[in-house]
Amino acid sequence: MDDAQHQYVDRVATFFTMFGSARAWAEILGWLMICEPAERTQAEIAEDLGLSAGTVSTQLRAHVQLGMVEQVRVRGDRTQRYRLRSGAWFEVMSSELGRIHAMGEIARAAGPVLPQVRPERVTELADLADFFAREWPPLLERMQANLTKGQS
Amino acid sequence: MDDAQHQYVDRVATFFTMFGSARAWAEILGWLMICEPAERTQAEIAEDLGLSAGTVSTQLRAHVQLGMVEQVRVRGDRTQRYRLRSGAWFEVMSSELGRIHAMGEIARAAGPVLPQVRPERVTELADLADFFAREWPPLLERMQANLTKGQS
DNA sequence: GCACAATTTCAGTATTGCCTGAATTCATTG
DNA sequence: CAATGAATTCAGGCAATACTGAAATTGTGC
Repeated sequence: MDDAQHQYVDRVATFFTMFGSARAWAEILGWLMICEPAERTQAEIAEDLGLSAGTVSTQLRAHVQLGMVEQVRVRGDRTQRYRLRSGAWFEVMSSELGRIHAMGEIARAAGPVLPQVRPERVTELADLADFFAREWPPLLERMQANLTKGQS
Repeated sequence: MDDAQHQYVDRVATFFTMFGSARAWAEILGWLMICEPAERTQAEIAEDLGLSAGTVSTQLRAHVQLGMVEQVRVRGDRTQRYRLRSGAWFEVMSSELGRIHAMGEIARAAGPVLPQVRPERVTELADLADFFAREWPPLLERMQANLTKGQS
């Protein structure tokens, strides 16, 4: 891991940390974006980034559960390898749909306490959630079409 | 503030807390969505939610800076009043564009360390950011058209 | 089934960041 | 300009969480 790589990992980590993610989580993400080879063991990641084995285990699991990272099994080698999933970023955008629905739920749950004055404080949120619930799936389709076209 | 209102504030607070926001920040947001009248002073919010004056001051400023809440000056009254901005939720979606550009920057900044193998780990992010940078503005326009239509 | 290495778990420690409460500053009215 | 009340600031306490390091567990290959 040379200076430029270290710098880049730091930049990515700083960026994602701004949104509340753990430092180690973000560093692992940044490193998996640029490391070579793309597949790495937990021990290597720990060594490369100067993190403890425990931290790598925990944060790597978080990445796997989010669908950003996948495990690669190599025959004849007992070590598990991890790498950034192809389509990882797309996955993140797809999962946004769940949060959109949750927003709609929140807005609808306000029924019993809907204010007399300026009820749009709540209804605007409901409209927004409905709008995105409608628009998001076709947007994802266009996005996928756009990406597959670009990689040719 | 009756039981049902308290319950709703708690629900909203729990939801936004999941994304890393401070509890007080989220409670204030939930309360401003349903309180009557819609305009409230810092002292009232502190009293209603059982928060200290300092906390309300700090978190309310955060809301104002994000564009979610606006200050209302009432003539002949020295107390400032605060309320949820009309179009507050729309504002949040608009500001997303800034984060999209930041993502693109991150992807482009990888130039010097672009991996030989599986470079799509980085380029997919760049494509994604470019796609959303293109799609977001028209989406916002459709969204605004949709909302104004609904409120008639 | 055994041995070995990788991974996970977990108790303890460090750190971060929220919240409070009191002192200070600011703004408005008389 | 003085008085009054609201808003802000900030040091300190506290709770939540990230990280470490070592022990326990798991899973391969021989």
